[in-house]
Amino acid sequence: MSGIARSVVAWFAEHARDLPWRRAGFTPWGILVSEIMLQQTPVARVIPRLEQWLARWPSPDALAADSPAEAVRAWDRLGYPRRALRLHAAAVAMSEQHGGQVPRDVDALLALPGIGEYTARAVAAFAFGVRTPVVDVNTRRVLARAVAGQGEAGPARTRADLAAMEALLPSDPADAQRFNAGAMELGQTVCTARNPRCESCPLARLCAWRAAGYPEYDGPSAPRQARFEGSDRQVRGLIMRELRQSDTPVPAEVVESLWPDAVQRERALASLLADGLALGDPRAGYALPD
DNA sequence: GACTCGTGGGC
DNA sequence: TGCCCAAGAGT
Repeated sequence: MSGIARSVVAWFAEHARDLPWRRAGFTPWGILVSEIMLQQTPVARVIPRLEQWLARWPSPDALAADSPAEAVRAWDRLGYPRRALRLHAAAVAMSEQHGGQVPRDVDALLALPGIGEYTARAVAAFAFGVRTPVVDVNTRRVLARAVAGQGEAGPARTRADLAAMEALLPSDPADAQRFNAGAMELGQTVCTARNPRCESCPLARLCAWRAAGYPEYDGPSAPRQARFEGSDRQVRGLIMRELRQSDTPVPAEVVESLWPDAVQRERALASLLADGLALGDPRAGYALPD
């Protein structure tokens, strides 16, 4: 095992947080749901919603038997509600094509809606112990610093990122799983984007960025998020909140009252209809998808 | 590859 | 206070 992998695995054994999806007996379905919820969403906001979700829908079959509308309602304000829709669709696919089981094969997972390169590998590795590189934004930052000697990871380059992780990944599947999880944990809690705690880092003596004297990053930077205030995303969020709260179709006048700019409002509504997050028309009103 | 897609807590 | 961005995916 490489020195970096060995150090991360040893550190993780001591410092892993006690998170629900790390408990013994947590099901592959639970891990899959947690990974979808954790996409672009902080751990602290996911935990309570995850536990409610799994209590209500303890299996893919259970969710598949309910409506997309209920999934979107239960998603509540976790954000990016398309994830709820896709998770429901994934449950239907698992119910119909995988005997109600979460597939353990990376390619089968990739074929499910809402599951991309990160999530497919995370589920395979953490739910089934498959030896495969798992690379999220935290791991990318750890590798950029410790290995490449750069302060930031820059834009994601999936193939190269996976190859970089693969180069360090222990051959033993159990160690590989610990390294995958440990690298993410290290990036979240120690090797953070701002104010990294290098004095507490198990890789300090191996870190190329530290050895080089913490040079300022000069490469291409990751794209910055567009302003939220006044955006279509804000308008979509307002409309979705109204749809979630209502058991009957929301009249067009109510939608109109949510945002003054008609052009932007109609654009947001049209995008929700196109996404399948809303159904309806001006006469019947609008509702979540059945 | 660039862009879009929610929400809310931290600094 | 206002800006940052968080276990990404799809187009």
